[in-house]
Amino acid sequence: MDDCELIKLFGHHNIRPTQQRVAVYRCLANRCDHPSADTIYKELFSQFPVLSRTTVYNTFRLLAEAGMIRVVSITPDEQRFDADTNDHGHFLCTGCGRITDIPIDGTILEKLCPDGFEVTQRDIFLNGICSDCK
Amino acid sequence: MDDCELIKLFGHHNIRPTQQRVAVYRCLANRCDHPSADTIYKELFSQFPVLSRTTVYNTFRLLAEAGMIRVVSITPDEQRFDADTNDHGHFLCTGCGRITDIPIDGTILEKLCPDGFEVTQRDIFLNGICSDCK
DNA sequence: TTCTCTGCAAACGCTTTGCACGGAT
DNA sequence: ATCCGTGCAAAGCGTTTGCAGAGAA
Repeated sequence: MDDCELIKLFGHHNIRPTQQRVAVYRCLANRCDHPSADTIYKELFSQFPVLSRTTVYNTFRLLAEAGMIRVVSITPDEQRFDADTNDHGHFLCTGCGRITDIPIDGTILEKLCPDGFEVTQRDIFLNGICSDCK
Repeated sequence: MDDCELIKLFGHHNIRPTQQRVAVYRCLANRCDHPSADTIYKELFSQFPVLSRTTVYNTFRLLAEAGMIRVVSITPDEQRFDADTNDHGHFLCTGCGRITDIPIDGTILEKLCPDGFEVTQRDIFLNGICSDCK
């Protein structure tokens, strides 16, 4: 995703595309390991020392509230983030700790909505051993 | 569940049925609101002042490791616990904060297992507005 | 005695908050 | 001049750990 597209994306959500916010979002979108705020902070800080942990937290909260990213609460101790907002599940390997995306059949998700309830978010979290750790 | 059954249940998991542990488990099992450790501590402490927060945490960890209870990580800020270990989902109402059990069709859960992965735990978390808050 | 359990206090780690500075409008 | 974003430091909060005393086996 080039800068121009990114800035438009921020614009659509009415979020000012500051240097820090764009860097945080781009860094998240380039990874598929569902990093924590601290992981992103450390990666960016090494290349881009004008950045604080607070700003990473602020940015993730802002982007999550705007629906640009999703919070993945599969790990009990920290929040992880995902730039892919399409419906999918997550698998946490208790061996290596990696979080893998799980494709979910959309029709399965439809059935999960209980009568009279309005579902705004669906999370499917699996734990176990991934194929690499077996 | 009477004391005799409860003590047997502990025995099956090789966990000594101390006063505190039995009280914590019974208190959890009597509730359907998926309480936090602190909620249980406060409820028990009022009737049973020989109890510390540490013991509640210790007990929940022990029972969860033994598979007697489940940790419900649907709330980002704290762990919630559930004495019902059968497959079911959870719905967190963003209006009232209540966590409701969601029946899940077993055949749906089977389909969630990705090829080559060994799933030991499945969590289905939904967020939204419950029928009471609409 | 020996081992386990309990519980206080302190530590820990992730996240949020207070506040002042700097930049954009 | 006003508003918004940033970042340091400190606070907050749920949870875990260290350790000593009590209790069970």
